[in-house]
Amino acid sequence: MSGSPRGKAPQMAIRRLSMYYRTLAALREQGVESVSSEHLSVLTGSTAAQVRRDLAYFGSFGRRGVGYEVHSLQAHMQDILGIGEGWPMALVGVGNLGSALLAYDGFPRQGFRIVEAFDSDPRRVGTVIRDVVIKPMDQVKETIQARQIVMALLAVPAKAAQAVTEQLVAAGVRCLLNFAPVTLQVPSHVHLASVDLSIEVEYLSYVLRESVAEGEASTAACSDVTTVVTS
Amino acid sequence: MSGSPRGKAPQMAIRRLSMYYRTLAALREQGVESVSSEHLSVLTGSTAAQVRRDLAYFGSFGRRGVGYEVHSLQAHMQDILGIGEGWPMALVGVGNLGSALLAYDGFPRQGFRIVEAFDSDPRRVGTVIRDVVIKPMDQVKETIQARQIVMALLAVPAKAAQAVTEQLVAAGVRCLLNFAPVTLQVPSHVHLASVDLSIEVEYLSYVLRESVAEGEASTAACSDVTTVVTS
DNA sequence: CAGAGCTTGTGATATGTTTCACGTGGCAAT
DNA sequence: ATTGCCACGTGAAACATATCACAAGCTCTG
Repeated sequence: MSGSPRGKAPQMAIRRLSMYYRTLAALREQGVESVSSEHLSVLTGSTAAQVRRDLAYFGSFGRRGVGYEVHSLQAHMQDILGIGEGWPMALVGVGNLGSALLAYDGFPRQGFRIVEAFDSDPRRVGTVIRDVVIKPMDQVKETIQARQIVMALLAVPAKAAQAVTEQLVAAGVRCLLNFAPVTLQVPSHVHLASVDLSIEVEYLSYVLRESVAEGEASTAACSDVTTVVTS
Repeated sequence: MSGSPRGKAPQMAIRRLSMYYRTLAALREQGVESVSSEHLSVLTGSTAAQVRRDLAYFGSFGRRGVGYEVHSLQAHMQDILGIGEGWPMALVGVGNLGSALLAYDGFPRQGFRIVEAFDSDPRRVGTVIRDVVIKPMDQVKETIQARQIVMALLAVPAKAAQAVTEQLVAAGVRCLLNFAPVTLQVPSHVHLASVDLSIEVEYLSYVLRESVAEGEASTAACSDVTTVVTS
């Protein structure tokens, strides 16, 4: 039913599917009905061949000589990615970041919704953000099992992350999106993705230093943007 | 001076260096003085060979038969990643997410600091969060050039992202960390990293559906965790 | 209906990354 | 010293991913 994976799609291909999906949604809003791999590649910063290959992992959705029908391709992406299943999510840790996640409208727009939130701080428990009541940690297992929640967002301090993870896994969670800057240990049947701000910033720091180092001779070539303090 | 890149290190290797760095910091706090590639690989969820290869892109930092000296290796990672340069960062967009970024203590702990913040909403301009005064958008160029800021965090709504990006690039920013769910177009001399929550969640949604589909026969094997509502 | 022009889908190829396997150097103990 | 063991660093092999290049199929025109 959900597309036929001939061969296995690389992880990066899956992530690009998300971008195609989002781009297709935007195109549809603009009233565009047809799109070519070339066009999609420009909009997503990929290449035409890459787009076609990514799609080919799951089937053939276009018409030769014509391109892809926006609506239909978007529907296929939605089906493949499992958007629209309406997976309910739980959030653990309602600090600064957790609050931002609760308010993030990108989730509901893509069909995901945070339906439960937990925090260990008694002062936060009981407060309501975006129609979600913050519950104490000792209700994690009970609530998650009752609502059959399989996806959880982890926005707790690094020190608490592993312990909370084990609580969530014990409660039956199958997917974790971790925001804490730690390497979590999870059983093999639990899927883990991480958003690590430090890693991203340090990566940029690295490429910056690298480009500065090798561009020492060619600073003139960058002068159009390096307009810095010409006082 | 900053390590000698024999050959070019894959992007993923750089990201793993960040994890090694962080893990080494933790080990040092625990008073551990020496570590092997095997040990480091367990702590970071990698493999011993991978750790050694990653490090080998930049030099040889260990002693055969012994392992790595924690403090010294951490110092090398710090040098390679450019942590400690104390890059000042600018934040654009001080909504829910932006506020969380301002408060995020992982940045200062790794030597990065948000020193300027901008927002287009007049109600937010002038308010102070964590010692940072929020300035209006029309002061972006002036401020960034004056303080020679080269890294910026972009936490504005998707619709505004491209326009703000161009403003930042014109002001001389060399590195962008984008949180908006859009594909940004930047000149080739500007480095871009993105944190995209929708992509991560959709990726998890995909692997979840995939594992459910192929595990249909072997649900018994997962029954230890799938304790769900056996009513 | 034939032919031109376009764009997909896909073998084949090239590139990039990870893993393997082992030589090398270093430490400790006898 | 010599022996035994250990863990790094690295060429080479295996694997994964991206790119190329073209045959196949569609549409439109004359």
